[in-house]
Amino acid sequence: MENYKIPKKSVERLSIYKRILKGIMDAGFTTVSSRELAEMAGLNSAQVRKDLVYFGQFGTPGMGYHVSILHRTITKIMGLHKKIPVALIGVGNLGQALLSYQGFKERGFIIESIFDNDREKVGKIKNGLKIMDERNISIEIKKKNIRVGIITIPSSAAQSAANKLIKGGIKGILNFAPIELKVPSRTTVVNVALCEKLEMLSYYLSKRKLL
Amino acid sequence: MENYKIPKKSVERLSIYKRILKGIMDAGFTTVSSRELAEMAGLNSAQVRKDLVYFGQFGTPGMGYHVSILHRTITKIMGLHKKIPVALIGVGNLGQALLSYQGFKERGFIIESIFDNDREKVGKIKNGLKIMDERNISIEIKKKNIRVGIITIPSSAAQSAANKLIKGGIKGILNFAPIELKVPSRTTVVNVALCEKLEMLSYYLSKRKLL
DNA sequence: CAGGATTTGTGAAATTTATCACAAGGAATA
DNA sequence: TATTCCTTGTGATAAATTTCACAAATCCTG
Repeated sequence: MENYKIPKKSVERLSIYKRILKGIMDAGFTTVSSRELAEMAGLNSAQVRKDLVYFGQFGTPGMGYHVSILHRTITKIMGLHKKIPVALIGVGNLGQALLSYQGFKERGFIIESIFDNDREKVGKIKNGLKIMDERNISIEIKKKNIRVGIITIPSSAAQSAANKLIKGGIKGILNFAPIELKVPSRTTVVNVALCEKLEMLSYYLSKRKLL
Repeated sequence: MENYKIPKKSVERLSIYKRILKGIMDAGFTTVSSRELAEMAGLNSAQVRKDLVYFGQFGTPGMGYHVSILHRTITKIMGLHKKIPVALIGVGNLGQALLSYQGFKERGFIIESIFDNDREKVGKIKNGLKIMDERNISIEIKKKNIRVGIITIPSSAAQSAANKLIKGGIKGILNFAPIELKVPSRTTVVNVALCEKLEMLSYYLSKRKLL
C-alpha cells in the first residue's frame, strides 16, 4: 500500500473498475481476472494489475481477484464508504438535473444545500430543499460543514461563487462552468467540460470527413 | 500542417484554446502570446506552441498570435464552422437540461430529434420538438441525415439505443451512460462520466484526510 | 501428490506526452 | 539602419504512462 506516487490516470480508472466490479458482483460472480477486467474496461491487463497494485496486493495467482472484496476496498480507498454532503450552486436546468440524479445519491453524494442568485428562484423549494441566496454560501456551508461543492452556473458568475465556497471552507469543487477557476492550492477542482467533449467529437468526425 | 499523428491531448486542448481566445477577442485584444495563452489555460507555453504547430504555423515571432484569425482557424479545424444536427436519446432530467443548454446551440450543435422509450413521454412536445419512440431512432436519423447522437438514458438501455443509432448510420456518440459502448470502429464514442469525476474528487480529498 | 493450466505482480522496454532551452525571425525604437 | 527586446518554432531532454514478458504463486484435475 505504497503512498509513493500514484499516477493520476490510475486514480481515474479506479472509478471504472469499481463500476465494472459492481456489475460483475450483481451478476453473481465471485472472482474476476485482470484479463477479464481489462477486456470490459477496454484496457491492457498489465495496466489493470499495475493500477491495482498501487493500492495493495489484492489478487491470487491462478484465480484472480475476489470481486466483492476488491469492490469494497476500492470504495474505501476512494472515500466512498461514507456519505458526503454536497452544496449545489446554480439551480438552472443542469443543476436541477443533477439534483434529481440518482447516480450521485447512490454513491453517497448527498446534495444538502442549493443556491442560486436569481431572485425569482430564491426561497422556492426543489426536491425538498429551499433554494438559498448565493450571498449566503459561505455562512451556510460553514454551518453545515459541507466540504464539496458543485458549480452549475454560467462562467461569468462561477469565480465569484467559487470564492464564496472557498471562504466557507470548501475542499473540493466539481465545476461545470467552462472556465479555469482560480483557487488556493488546498482546494481541489475537477472540471466537467460538456461542450469540449462534443467539440472533440466534432474534430474527430470532421477529420474523417464524416460531417 | 502535418496530418501525421496528433496527440489526443493536443486535440483536447484545442477546445480550451478556442474558448480562451473567444474571451480575449471579446475583451478587444488582437494579439496574444503563447505565454499568455498558457497562463490562462494553466499550461506550459512550449506546450501551447507545440499544440498549435500540429495544425499549422500561425504565430509571428516577437508578436504572438493573431487572436481572431487563430480562433477562426481552430473553429474550422474542429469542424465547428457549420451547424451539426444532433439526436438526443433520453428526455429525462439530464436530457432536458441538455435540450435547453445554450452552450450546445452556440457551438452549432442543433438538437433536431429527441427520443425516449417512456410511453408517457412519447408524443409530448419539449422545446418545440416532439418526443419520438426510441424504436424509430434508425429510420428517423437516417431520414434527417443526423450523424451525431447524445445518449442520456440509463446504462441498461444505452447499448440498445446505441445499436439503433449505428443502424441509422450515426458517426459519433456523446455518451453520458456509465458503460463502455460496443460500437464498430467507424463510429466514434466520447464518454462523459459525471459520477467518476465526483468520485475522483472524493479520492483526492479522502487521501488528504479532508472528508 | 504430481503436473498442467492460470494468473498475479513486476522489472525492463517501448511509447507517449511535457518541458527545456535556444537559434532565428520579426517588431519597435531611436 | 542598427540595436534591443520579444516571441515563435523546434531539436533535445525529461517525465509519465503503457505494454511486454516472465518468474513465482496458486488452482485444479487425475
